[in-house]
Amino acid sequence: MAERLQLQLPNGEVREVPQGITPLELAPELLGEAAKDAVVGLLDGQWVDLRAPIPRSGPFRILTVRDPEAGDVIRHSAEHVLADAVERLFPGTIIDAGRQDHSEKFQYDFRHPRPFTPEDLARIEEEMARIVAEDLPFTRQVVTRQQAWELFKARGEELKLIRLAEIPEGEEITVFRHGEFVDLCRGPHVQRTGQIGAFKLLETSGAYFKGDERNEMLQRIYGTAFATREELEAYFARLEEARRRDHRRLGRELDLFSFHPLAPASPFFHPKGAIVYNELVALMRELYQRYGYQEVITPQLFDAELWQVSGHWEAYRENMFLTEVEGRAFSIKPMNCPSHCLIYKVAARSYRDLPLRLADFGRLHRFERSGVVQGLTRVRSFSQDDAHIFCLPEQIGPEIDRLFDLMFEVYGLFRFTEPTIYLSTKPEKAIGDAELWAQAEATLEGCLKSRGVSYTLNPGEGAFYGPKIDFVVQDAIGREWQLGTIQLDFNLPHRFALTYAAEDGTEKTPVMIHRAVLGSIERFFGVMLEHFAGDLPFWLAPEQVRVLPVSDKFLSGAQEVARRFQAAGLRAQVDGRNEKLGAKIRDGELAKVPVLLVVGAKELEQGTVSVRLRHRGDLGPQPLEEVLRRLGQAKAHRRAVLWEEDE
RNA sequence: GCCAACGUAGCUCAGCCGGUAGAGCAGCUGAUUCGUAAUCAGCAGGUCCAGGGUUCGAGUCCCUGCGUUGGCUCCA
Repeated sequence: MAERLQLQLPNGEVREVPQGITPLELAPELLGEAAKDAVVGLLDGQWVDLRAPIPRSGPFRILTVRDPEAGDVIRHSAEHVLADAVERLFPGTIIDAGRQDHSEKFQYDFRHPRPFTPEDLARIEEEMARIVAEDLPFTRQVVTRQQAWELFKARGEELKLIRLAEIPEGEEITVFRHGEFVDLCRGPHVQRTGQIGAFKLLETSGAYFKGDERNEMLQRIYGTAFATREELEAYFARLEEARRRDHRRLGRELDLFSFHPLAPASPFFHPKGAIVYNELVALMRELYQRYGYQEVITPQLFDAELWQVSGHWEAYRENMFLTEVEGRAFSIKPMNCPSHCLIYKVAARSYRDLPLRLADFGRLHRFERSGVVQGLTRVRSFSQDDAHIFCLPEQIGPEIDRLFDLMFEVYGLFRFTEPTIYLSTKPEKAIGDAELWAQAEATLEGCLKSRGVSYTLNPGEGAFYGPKIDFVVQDAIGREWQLGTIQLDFNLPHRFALTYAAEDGTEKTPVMIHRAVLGSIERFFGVMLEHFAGDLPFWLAPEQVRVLPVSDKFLSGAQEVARRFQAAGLRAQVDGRNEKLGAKIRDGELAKVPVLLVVGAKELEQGTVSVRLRHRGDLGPQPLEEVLRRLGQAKAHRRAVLWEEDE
């Protein structure tokens, strides 16, 4: 065992240091004056608490309050300060634990006789500010299980004793203190509370102990913290940007959809929203033509027996709307797959018929608990760009490959980032033969590899009936959304006793692939609206062109212009209101109409229209025929850019 | 479902300690005929979420329900 460690520093230098040295001891040497700002050590991408011995050789650096990555540690330490403040203000409160992911927020759960009020939060914040001003040093101590037990027993921290008991045998147990406060914690923590430069408590909520609703409910407090006030303000600016893009707000402002209390969590798409919705469906139908899908239309209501056969009755009943007529139990469909199995069974299938790709935009209803519904992203009534592919086992590979083409084509069209791909494999509770699973996982992995796409493995996260590939994209402000999914299913074909006549004349069971590209159209609508901040691409815009007469005198001329665009298949309206041009421009911009056409004496005389593009402004008068041609092309090809200069 | 906050005109919001409801925008009417992000004036618009209670009196206080929003998807 080497006596000394080799640390590669960011400047390339390799520093030899004695075993057992801590980042804090090394800081003056590495950072000089800035040592007082040190927050945490980083050894080969892993945190090393300032007060903990550096465990081994490797690339090493010390983060200071000026490194944005140090924010996680600052928030984690602010979490302890929060718990300290609560204990100071409300003696007898039992503390539970904080949050694991500190990339954005911190939180702490408490056993407290009543919920915290907004007034409590204000007081706690003041107390936290005092603790930060006291600039108390954090200390780290390795303790034995027995010492930890006695410590928290003496402090009456019952929940901590439960947490302690759950720490696996053999793991190092540490406690962190600042001032009078002590917490069972892995760390890492900042040097002193004063390094928490700016913080804010955000909200309170109830939270079940260990996230399990059979446990007692604790009181949770959320907050966030940064090294500087500027970073805290930037955080609130990001929240504000997300609010500005909120699809619920845009949906109301742009008159796209609404909700009504008498149909909770079920959207009403208004005329403009229905245009957008139908354009999304039209896109998929067009692609289905090219990718060899056949669309089907299936019932809404089924005898419960169908769901018994499919297994939904057993596994999914709490999410289904049930009803009864003539003493017979029925359910509104939550998924399309069983219908498609029934269609499969209508005829004797041969291997020559496969792959059979059945697409269905059928409306689905799923009961979502009242507390979990949210705008368009979590609804009870929706439809999907759903399809099921029935194929031979050896067709899985080529089918997946085609699906990748389809997914990438669609996401590219909406200008999302390249998707991140997750491969989820066999979970513990799985059905079907182990050999088929292995084969399916190998096939999926083979497809990913042969396409050269990188992916992340999610071991054990597959569906109970088969492994799956998920597609996650980032939107314009960096938020991640899971859209597409490809799921292999060896279960349902068996349950429905689906067969085909194989080449050798024997009867075999086909494989089923469940897949969606947009996922729920409703959810995609919401995600896309936020991604574009309401500025829909030309081909999707409910109103593509608005013609603005300079005054009433040119109204009939403007109507004639609009008719030309309508005849070319474009969605064009005239703003015929008795308003000044400036007001019509403003309203057109606020309605996010991509193309505004100004028509006055000059234009009518010359056969031109003055083109004003959203986010580009006035292009001046352009020949009417030219504008018709360019916009017609832009729509037909679903172009992102409407007006290339060099055309 | 559970915890908390919220629910006032189509929208955004004000309404103090309980004393009988207000603004801006939108709408309607009229005047103005206008050249690239708001013309002026007038009018109309309310089951203050619903139901119950306290009170001489409730938008305001209490209870119940509904809806919306944020959480409850842990892991010292």
